[in-house]
Amino acid sequence: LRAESVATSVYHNIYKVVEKIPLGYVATYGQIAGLTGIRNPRQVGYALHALPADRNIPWHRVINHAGKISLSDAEGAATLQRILLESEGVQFDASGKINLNTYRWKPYPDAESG
DNA sequence: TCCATGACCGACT
DNA sequence: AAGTCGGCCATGG
Repeated sequence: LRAESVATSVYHNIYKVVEKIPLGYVATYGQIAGLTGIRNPRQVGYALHALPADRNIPWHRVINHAGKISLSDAEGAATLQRILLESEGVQFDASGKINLNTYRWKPYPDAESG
């Protein structure tokens, strides 16, 4: 296999996990990395960055461990992410942070559907 | 191949 | 609670 194919396969796994984040909840990059068996959470960021627009993946439900949007707002991407989350009922505090104790997705090992 | 960068994280201060 | 630091490793020039 070429390195490209491997990376594509890893990305596919990442997308599979992100797809499971329920509406109204969020997950951190590290959380997704853990669920995918990846060591480097940055890879999750790369995967989402490379995400095709026609894939219907809830990429906006992935935030960093500080509870903040970790995307540059060039092209308004960060603003879009916040709008999408707010439209799903996720609330931000005055400093732009999400309370992870409230909104973090907590999947159970034996409950695939959530 | 070498080097810098990045949608990160955890520990420590 | 907020800032700093070292570690992580795929990607692109």
